[in-house]
Amino acid sequence: MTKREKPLPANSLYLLLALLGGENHGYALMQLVEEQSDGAVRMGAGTLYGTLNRLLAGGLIIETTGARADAAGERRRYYRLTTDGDRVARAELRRLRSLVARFKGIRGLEGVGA
Amino acid sequence: MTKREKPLPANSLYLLLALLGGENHGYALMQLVEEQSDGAVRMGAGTLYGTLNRLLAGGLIIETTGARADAAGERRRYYRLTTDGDRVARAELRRLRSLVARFKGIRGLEGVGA
DNA sequence: CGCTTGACTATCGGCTTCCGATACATCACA
DNA sequence: TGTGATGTATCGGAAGCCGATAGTCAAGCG
Repeated sequence: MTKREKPLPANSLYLLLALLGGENHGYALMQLVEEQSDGAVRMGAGTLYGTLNRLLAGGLIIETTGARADAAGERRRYYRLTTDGDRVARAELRRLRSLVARFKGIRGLEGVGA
Repeated sequence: MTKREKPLPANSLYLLLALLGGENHGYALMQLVEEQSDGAVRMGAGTLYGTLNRLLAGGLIIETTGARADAAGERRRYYRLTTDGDRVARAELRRLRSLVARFKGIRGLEGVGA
């Protein structure tokens, strides 16, 4: 058990992280990712939907059929994290956190962002 | 100008980060990366040398010819960050740091690692 | 009304990156 | 002398990335 999980591809992680804030649709996710990375990560449509489908196939997210999806003429497709996806997202975040912490002594990090 | 830099592939980043601690050789880097990621990132030889070569080609690291490399019968090859590599590594670290900070309110992060 | 522009989802093709397998040499230890 | 760790290196296929392209719908505009 506790099958060894291989690290998520970078873009999958960004998407999962963006979904930690609640369900959302593809286009918004694309923008959210860019925003959360201070504009550094620009996910094009190809990457977005490809990754979304992989995530879907891996059971880390699901498409939500209720709630927001009922507004008139909605063509948006909303996604949210599954229990598994949520777990993975948090685990990755923890890992990132601990990685960053490991380098907190390095100088030259104060320039930007905080 | 400051030419738009596309985000580093994950493994390139790990290698750069490992080299922030000072010059080192391939095999040690491989272990260091695993250690620094809490065992999550296991870089095989294929990934290691492929990435190293890409980094070399991109001018982010160079092979050092002096110092440690003179011990008798050394087959190790040492690498260190170039000025550029150092800059990139720190920038990425900053980005990561700010990304992590953005999620500091999320609960469920206290379980492991610290 | 016809045009353009922006929001939105989607696919295809090709390039980059990843990574397991494999290989081979040296050294240490039993 | 054989087994396991250290150490570098390559190959081939799989996975991931991403720009270009395309189509739909709504809104704004002359």
